[in-house]
Amino acid sequence: MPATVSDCINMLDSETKAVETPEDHAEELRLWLRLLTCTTLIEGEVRGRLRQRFDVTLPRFDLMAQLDKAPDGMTLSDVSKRMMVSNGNVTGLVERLVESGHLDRRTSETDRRVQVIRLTKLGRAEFRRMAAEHEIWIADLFADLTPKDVRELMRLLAKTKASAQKSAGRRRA
Amino acid sequence: MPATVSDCINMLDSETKAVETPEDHAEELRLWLRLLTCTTLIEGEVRGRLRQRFDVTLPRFDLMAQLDKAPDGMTLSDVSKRMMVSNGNVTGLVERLVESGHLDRRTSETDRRVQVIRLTKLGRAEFRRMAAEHEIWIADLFADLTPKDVRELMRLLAKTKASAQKSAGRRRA
DNA sequence: GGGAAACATTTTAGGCTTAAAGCAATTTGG
DNA sequence: CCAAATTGCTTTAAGCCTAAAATGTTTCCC
Repeated sequence: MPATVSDCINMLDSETKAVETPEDHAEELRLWLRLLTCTTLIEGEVRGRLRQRFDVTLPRFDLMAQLDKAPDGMTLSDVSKRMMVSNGNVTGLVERLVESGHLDRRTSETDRRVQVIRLTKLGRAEFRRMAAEHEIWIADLFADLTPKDVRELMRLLAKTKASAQKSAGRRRA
Repeated sequence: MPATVSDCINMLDSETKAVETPEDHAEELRLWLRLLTCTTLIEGEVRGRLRQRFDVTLPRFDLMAQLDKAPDGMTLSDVSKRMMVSNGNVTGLVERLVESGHLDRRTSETDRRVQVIRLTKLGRAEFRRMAAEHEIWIADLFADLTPKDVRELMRLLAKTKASAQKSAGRRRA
């Protein structure tokens, strides 16, 4: 409990500081740009290798990766949440992968709104083949990081994710 | 030049090690997924806020951010390299931003292949207004990180970027 | 039971993005 | 000097992606 009027003023100050005395957020901004650069760089590299080696796009690969972890299949909503993309996006992606024979899609017996998708035999075989190489590419891209670096990055990124989720929640609230 | 057959075999071994004795790259894979999750999360949040508050897309904002740092303008190639996107992408983006009055575009006097683009007065004013809020959003998204966390992340991401660039170079070579 | 709300998915309209091919201007090497 | 390579940009074709509206289905609750 604040003891004096001056204490109260100090508290107010600290809470509204960002508005009244615009702080220096340059460090966070630089961090965000660096994070984005790293991701874009690696993503572009992986995209190119997938295209050259297997003539497959990254979104297709990502979708198959989700399904590979779910032998009993997933609903489109599940996929959409996991991949953090819109529903409509998944609809189109699935459409093309069913067309090419990599996915199997059926309406749920118990809920006719729901579509359940699975990898076909072909889809699973092709994914496994691609995933094996993909894993090596990733290891190579991160090759200069020590195991300690990796652990530390994991920890800090987990903290970053939590912070961002909290902030996103604050906005939606 | 390898001197013996055994040297050759050793070279082969070291080059194909990952295939012959499959190493555990699960940690790197997890790290990559976490990196991607963080970026996607923050990027989506920023995209949504830009749309809601200013009815502007993220790529447009990014392009304007590049130009704001270059009062004398940039060529399309420069922009394309900085933003790490394809040339054709920039062409379309610039087209729309010229159309909306945010960018000024002129052919270089000295090299008629080159297009130089600049922010217009309107473009600069709007960008500055957006950037001020954007900076606060970013600070808020990273709010739970201590200054030490930020420094450490900067360091590790710099190392990651260097590692990835080296790996990308190896492939192109 | 029946209407309202919630849910899963698709559709729509518009924009973003890429790789590859094409065009024009410039630079380079013989 | 001039042909060949390079450079800067645009075009093309295809696919990715989003937000918002639309459709059909199920659940909730009175």
